[in-house]
Amino acid sequence: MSIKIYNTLTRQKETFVPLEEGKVKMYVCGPTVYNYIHIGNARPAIVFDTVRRYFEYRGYEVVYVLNFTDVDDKLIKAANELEEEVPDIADRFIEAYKEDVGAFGVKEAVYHPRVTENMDEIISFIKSLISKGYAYETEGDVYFRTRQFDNYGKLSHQSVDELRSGSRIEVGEKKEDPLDFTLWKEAKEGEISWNSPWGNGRPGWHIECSTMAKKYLGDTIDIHAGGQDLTFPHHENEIAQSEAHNETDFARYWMHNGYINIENEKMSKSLGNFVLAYELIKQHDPQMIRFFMLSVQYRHPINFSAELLESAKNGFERIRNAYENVKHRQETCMNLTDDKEEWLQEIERMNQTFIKEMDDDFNTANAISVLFDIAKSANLYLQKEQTDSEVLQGYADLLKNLTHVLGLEIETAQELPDEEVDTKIKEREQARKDRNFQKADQIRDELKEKGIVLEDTSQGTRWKRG
RNA sequence: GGCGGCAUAGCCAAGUGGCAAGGCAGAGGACUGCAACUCCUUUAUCACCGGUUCGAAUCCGGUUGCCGCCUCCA
Repeated sequence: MSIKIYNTLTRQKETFVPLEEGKVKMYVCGPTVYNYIHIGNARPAIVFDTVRRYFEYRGYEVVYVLNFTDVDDKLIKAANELEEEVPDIADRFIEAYKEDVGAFGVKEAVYHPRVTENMDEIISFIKSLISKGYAYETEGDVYFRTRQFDNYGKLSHQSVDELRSGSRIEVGEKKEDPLDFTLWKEAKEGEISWNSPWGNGRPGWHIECSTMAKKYLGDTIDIHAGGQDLTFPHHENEIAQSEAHNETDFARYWMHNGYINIENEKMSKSLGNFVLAYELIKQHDPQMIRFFMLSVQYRHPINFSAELLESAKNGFERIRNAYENVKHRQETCMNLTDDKEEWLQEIERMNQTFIKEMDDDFNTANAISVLFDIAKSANLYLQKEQTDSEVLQGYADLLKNLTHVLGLEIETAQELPDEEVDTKIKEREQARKDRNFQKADQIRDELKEKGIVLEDTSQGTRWKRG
């Protein structure tokens, strides 16, 4: 079995074949760090982290690179408004980014390159493009000569002429052609800048990714990923730069995630419906948010609303409950069932189904439906009067491993109840034995106010954080 | 104008030729002292019109509606 990926380049699912056996070189376009991230930024972080985790689960080594754009127009604007220096703002929001996506269970990239730390490489990349005739300098700016690159438009499937006729691109006076894009931008008075052969300035937006992908992963990489909106012009321009420069294919598989809408409307500043990740995390379990995002195929749009989050919360709770049910039963299980092989086979069958679904272009929606199947199956097993330890362990491991592949933490933080709570539970159990239900209910209500929910099972009372 | 996507139950969402997954919500039932957890039962002319086929949600043509990109944007 092999993994299939929908490749934007060819507009179809293709069997993934790595450049180097057992290794995946993956570059994901990261954030421009001028503000806190919103949930739209969180989606690619979560989606491609899941892709990475799945590759790792399937035995690949993943060299995962996620860049930070730490200098550009938006950062300079923010610096002016906040009366701070660009590097300070960048540092601050990089930390905020890591904290936010960390809450969603996103692993740290292997490399987190920053534009400002790769200035020499960027400048020499541009110099090389100029010497090859793909770029030209005009009055301190450097532009890429788009028409010079024959395959321009192969990712977004646009021809140069179509782009031009429909374009609203301003004809820059310094450009030879409206389609040409900036590689190096001359600094205005007082702006942060770097010295270059063309004077003081800063890199254009696209050149950083070409340069850093090459530096950390090589001329050709396996997977390049980002939001759907980056397809054009950002990724198209990266291809032009990199392939003109390296004279070989830039990326073999291009992956793009879909948008997030808020209450059926596009998230936009003018509508004022931006949802910042850190604010959302204050109100909701970030793990549940991740679960919610993965419940839809990554290329499809997701709508975001309080109602849908509630639905996701309940669904995720069901899976967590199943796991807790199994764990709880393990304390009192035996080794008596004679049909244990059948159950173990069932467990393995579901494991294989999960893999089959994820192999198909990371179909997390179907993978999650397998988690529900496992939950149901485990709960049914638990209805038996006698259970086998190996089967229970099989369910526990399966649920834990597969949720982990999706970056979900199934084990809720269960600090031990303090002595007072412990005593209350014992007290209540005695009351129930004495059939003093009024007292029992009173204790249960009391604990509920403290956020502790009690559940009576045939194997005794257990509790959890509500 | 160019390129592309989507339309499946009250809601969310899989399914790309063979009796329409799964979840949430609702209803009924079982278990329980009552709850909770859990289990069982229950809800679909797959936007519309043609065509291809033994057979279509799925392929082809058309219609309608919504959305994205072509400009900074995840």
